[in-house]
Amino acid sequence: MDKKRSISIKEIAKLANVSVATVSRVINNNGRFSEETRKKVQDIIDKYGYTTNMAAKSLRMSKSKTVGLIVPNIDNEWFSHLVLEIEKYFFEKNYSVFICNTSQDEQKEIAYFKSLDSKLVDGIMCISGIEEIPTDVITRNIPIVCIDRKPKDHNNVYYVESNHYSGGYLATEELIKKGCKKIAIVSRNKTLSVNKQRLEGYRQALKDYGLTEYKELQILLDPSSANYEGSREAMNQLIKSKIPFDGVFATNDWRAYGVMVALSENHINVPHDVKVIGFDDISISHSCHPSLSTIRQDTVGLAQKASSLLLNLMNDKEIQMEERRFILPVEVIQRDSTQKDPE
Amino acid sequence: MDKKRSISIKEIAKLANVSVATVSRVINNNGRFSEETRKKVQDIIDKYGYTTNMAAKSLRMSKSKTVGLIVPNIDNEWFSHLVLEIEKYFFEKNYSVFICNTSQDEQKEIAYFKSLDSKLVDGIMCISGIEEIPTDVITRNIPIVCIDRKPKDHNNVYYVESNHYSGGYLATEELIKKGCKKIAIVSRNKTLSVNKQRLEGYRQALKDYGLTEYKELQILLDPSSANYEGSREAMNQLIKSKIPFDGVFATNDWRAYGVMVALSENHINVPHDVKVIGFDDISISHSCHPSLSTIRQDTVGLAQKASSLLLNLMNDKEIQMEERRFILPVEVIQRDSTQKDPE
DNA sequence: TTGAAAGCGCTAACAT
DNA sequence: ATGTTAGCGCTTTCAA
Repeated sequence: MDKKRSISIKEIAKLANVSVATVSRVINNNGRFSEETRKKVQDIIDKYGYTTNMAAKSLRMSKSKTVGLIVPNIDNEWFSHLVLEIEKYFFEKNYSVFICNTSQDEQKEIAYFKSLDSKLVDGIMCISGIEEIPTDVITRNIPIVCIDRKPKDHNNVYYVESNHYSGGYLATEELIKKGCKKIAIVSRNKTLSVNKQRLEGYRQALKDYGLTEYKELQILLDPSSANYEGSREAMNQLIKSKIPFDGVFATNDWRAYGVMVALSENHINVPHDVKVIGFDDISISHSCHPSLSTIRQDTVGLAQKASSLLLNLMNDKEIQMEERRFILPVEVIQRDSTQKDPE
Repeated sequence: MDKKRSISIKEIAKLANVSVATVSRVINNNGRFSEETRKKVQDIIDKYGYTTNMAAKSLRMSKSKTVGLIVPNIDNEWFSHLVLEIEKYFFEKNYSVFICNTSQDEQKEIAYFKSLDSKLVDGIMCISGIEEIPTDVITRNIPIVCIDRKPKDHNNVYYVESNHYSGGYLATEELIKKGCKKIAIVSRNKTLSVNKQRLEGYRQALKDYGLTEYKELQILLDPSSANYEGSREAMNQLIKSKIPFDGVFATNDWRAYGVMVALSENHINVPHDVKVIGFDDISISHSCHPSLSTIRQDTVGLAQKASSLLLNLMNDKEIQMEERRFILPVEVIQRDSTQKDPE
């Protein structure tokens, strides 16, 4: 590779016989230059392939055209979808995104916040995770937007989320409408508000339809085993215990899939004997057999709403008070796993 | 949030009654200061919560402690695993990673290279994608490491990959050993070297075992339909066509899963009537039913090898010529989909 | 319409 | 062991 050194504004200025100020104006199209000089400068830029040194620009302007994105696990289809949409949005607006994978590690999250701060990001987006955002390590006054994460109150923190309560309600209602009377829930046992809200929706639906709430049908898995394997095992346990049930609401699709596999292993037919519904509508839900009914979150909507909010905040747009918080609706996706038996 | 303005070295110097040079030395632990001044300076740093302004540092040093990561689709478990490992590696070394999702769009890739260049990244990692790397838009002399992407020759470009040829061979051999005679392949029709190599391995295995190569059993899907849906449809086509076959090698797990679903829809039993093997060992392969045999790539090995190589290059370590290219072995994971019938 | 010059925060060469 | 100073590449104020 030929060592084509990058050219600076100063050098362009010399080559074009103008001052650096003029070159800067041309580059940023800030007016106050003649068409003639514009052309002269532009020719040299094209010829030498000038690219802005963003470090210098950032230093000077205290803006970096960069945002930080905190995500628990990119290695999770639901999160990676979201990340993809956010990244796409900001790419179009000429921003770069630092994707920071915390693996749910609080120390790592704090370290990332420090790093983002020191790299002068113009704003931060947080997906999911705990309430506490380590705002105290941020030394600058930058906006923070959360998705599916209800932050403790701070001036500069905003949030956008799906209506998880409604999702829990709708999921349960779907099972009820298809004839289930004894509905189990398989969720993750943590104070993560998202799961709590889904559980609340489930309970309210039971109440509204006059069904009994069986505590022994509320399976709250440890964070470490709240995955496919864990819920498959838990479901096997439940089946062994002989406690009767005819419907399962799993609070994400992988857990739901674990449930379905466990049922299948025990020769319990879905949807005939037991109906199942999941949450998130990731690819496993429509590709498994029988296909899995689920609650679809508006991924694109969430990503766009959150991104545009952050962008506006970074550009000091006035944000109405009622825009500090957004809750997007979710919808039931009916598939085979909640199909009603023919009468 | 209180507007805690970030403090600069200059201010620290004033507060500690020392020069900026001394403060800088303390911060970077560059020696030539007394324990006494170290303490004095450190106290102020702790008290005011100083954080380095990385834009300034980058500008001064022409190094940013940042790497760019080009990836086709983060929204793909195999890639996201890889990204996760790479990110983890660099986080530990105090580097930040710009994850750039190209969606296989060449223009986007070029735009990203420009942006990374202008943000002074110290190195670039490319996952998969086409041979051509737009090195010409890079104005600085930074190293580039590729994973699963055989780049056109350049001085500063290195690569690490799995042995895809061997993978194709082993997959086919596994089917042959379990008794298959007429083996179909479902792959992606593109000049992507990865798929080409897997196909070559398949052909060589057939040859070595004296099996006929049926052109009509080589299903090369369009890039746009080389996914779960596409291969499910293609397999349905093949079944309808009545061309006999007793084994299928699908060049990734989602395609393999599509094949299995199509077979199941046509009441063809796996592994009794037809055996199936995939590639990548993503979660669907061990959680589907019957579980899917597959070829496992050494994700962690790939990520670490590539990352440490890039790190060494960024720090101007001498790299031996034979280290410019790495090929990691793959292994067969035997599961139910290639189980032999009891005699 | 253009230029001169200051300064963003930092490092490092050189001086002491 | 410590200080002085130049300069990385850029924007912007002020002056012309």
